[in-house]
Amino acid sequence: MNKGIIFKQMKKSDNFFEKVYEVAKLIPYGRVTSYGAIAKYLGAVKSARMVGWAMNSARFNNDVPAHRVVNRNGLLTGKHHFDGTNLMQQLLESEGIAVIENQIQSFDQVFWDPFKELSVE
DNA sequence: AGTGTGACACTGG
DNA sequence: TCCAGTGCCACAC
Repeated sequence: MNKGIIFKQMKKSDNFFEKVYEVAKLIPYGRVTSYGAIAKYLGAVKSARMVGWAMNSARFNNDVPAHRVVNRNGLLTGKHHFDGTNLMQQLLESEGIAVIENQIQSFDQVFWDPFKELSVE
């Protein structure tokens, strides 16, 4: 992944990315969700990987709490992409989310489902 | 225009 | 139940 994939200039966020950001921003404090959940909400569960890719750019955007997004297992697979090795975990713990060995504890309880929450809204 | 890659998810053995 | 392989869409080069 190195090879300087860096985004020179984020250009205009494509609609897909934009949606991902929107959903990510909607994640309430102390809650987390999965890439698949977001992807599914966007109607492209198959593009779950893309969500992660979008997050890659999102981490440069303070408006998007990328640390609240993990894989469906509740594992902080993306922590390695953060500046600090445990920065992501620190942020989550700051929100009251217990994280051990990159694994969110009580994931079911802190899990935030876009469909359920946004649907009721 | 084509190829490679990716912070995932799912199915099969 | 756990490990390995495959699929999938969109973006970057």
